[in-house]
Amino acid sequence: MLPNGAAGDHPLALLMRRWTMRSSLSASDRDALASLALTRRSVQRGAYIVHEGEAVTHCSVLISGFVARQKLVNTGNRQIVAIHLPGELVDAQNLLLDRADDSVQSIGQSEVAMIPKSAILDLIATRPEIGRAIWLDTIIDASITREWVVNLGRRDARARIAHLLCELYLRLQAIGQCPSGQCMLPLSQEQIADCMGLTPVHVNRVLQMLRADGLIALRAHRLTILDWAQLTQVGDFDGRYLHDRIRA
Amino acid sequence: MLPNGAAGDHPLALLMRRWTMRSSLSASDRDALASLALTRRSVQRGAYIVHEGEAVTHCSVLISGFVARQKLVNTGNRQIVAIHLPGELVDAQNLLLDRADDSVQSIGQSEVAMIPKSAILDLIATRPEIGRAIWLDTIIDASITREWVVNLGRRDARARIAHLLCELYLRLQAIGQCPSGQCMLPLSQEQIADCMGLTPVHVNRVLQMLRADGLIALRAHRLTILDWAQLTQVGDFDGRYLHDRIRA
DNA sequence: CGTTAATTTGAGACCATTCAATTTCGGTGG
DNA sequence: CCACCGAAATTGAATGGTCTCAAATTAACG
Repeated sequence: MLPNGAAGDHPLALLMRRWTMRSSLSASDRDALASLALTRRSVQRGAYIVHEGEAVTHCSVLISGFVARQKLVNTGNRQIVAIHLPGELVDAQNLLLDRADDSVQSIGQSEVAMIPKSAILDLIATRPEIGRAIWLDTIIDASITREWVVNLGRRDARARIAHLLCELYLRLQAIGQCPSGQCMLPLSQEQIADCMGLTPVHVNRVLQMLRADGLIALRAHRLTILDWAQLTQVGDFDGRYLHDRIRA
Repeated sequence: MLPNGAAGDHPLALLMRRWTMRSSLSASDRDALASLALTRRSVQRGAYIVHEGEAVTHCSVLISGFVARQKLVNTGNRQIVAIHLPGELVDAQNLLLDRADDSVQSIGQSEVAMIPKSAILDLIATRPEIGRAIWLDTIIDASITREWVVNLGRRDARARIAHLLCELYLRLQAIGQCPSGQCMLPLSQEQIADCMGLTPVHVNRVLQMLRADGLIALRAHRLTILDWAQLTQVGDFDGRYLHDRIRA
């Protein structure tokens, strides 16, 4: 089995598969994408791909692994604002912005394909469908971020964590990383806490509740959903906000 | 003085001014925008402009007033995910999505210009700069939403509210609605609570603290910043995430 | 000037935090 | 193969920020 789901031969295979299923990409567009000059880079666990405030010259597509977009507050605490999975652009918004307004950090080991912004912008100029695909990606990312706002603002810890697990499970399923109802979930409890605005201690207690209630199994970075119906109910989860980031 | 800042003659004047200052719009693009067929609509306080889950055929530009984008959770509570000010597209993401994933409700009375999605998409097809401008708007909206995630996740009530007031003050200033250091802020304490994931009762207590500390005056929907330096410090506020939504 | 919405106040309960200390886990070297 | 190590997970007890539920007061509006 493939570790980390580096599916397909081409580094951008997952990205192109997603865009193609959305039916917004011709074969010729695919060829153009496939011949983009890109730098493949292996990123160590905890290493940064983008630094907040820095000028950005490249955009990165995640090939394998998990990465977190995050910001720091003045108390030194961290808030994760997005989790990105393989096949996603980790900083699409930087295409049109000069400076990164958040940092991107690798969770565990990961691989990215770095593409110069200018190369993508040139491609878009002649192939509007590719620009449209990236734009739609930024729109779906924004939809997910808004659901996180709802999560953080109006759901308690139990619902928040259940909701996050539902979301990641569906998004992993969409890229074929949930064989037999299980998926790898390399997030530590501290990282879950930084996603959901909680402390690691409380995340630990809530996860124990979810396990005790028979909703999930989570051990050694392996998540199993034991009762999807109840988990979605606890998390007040309705996956429509994911748009095309669902279903294989 | 103009009520609600309906500046300029054309309904889209504020929008075009913003895009022009960003220097991404030619005079010919402006003319094309100005001759768009649009329906001007007056919206009563509390009325809905977009309903979550519904098919969307038009996009709306806010001409005057304030509107809130929001979602409901299963407890019946509301979370506001964005506040839109005059000159902004209130549902740009619906251009590329079939169904609205949040509702848009008017705060106080407002006016919008409704434009058929097809008209905008046609315009974009021949004038990529306009598509680029809308795309950049969605990107900046997403940046603001991410900052809200940080606010909700990692700041206490006092910092959250201070931060929100700083943001709205700068955004109002950018559209010339802060003569002499004051601005209209038609949000009720309950709506501030729904923005920041708090209860109206607690918002009330925090606002009293901010007033007692001499940071703000807020009465009758009129906000005055008394100590910008301290307010930004309390709110851990750095306006760079607003990108071009700042400065007049 | 009456009616309704919005703001304000108080007291008690609760969810999540803080601060430690302990245990388990995954990886490494002897 | 086992001892060791740092990181992650787990547990406990006390604190605290925010909520809940009323009730009272003030402001907005026709």
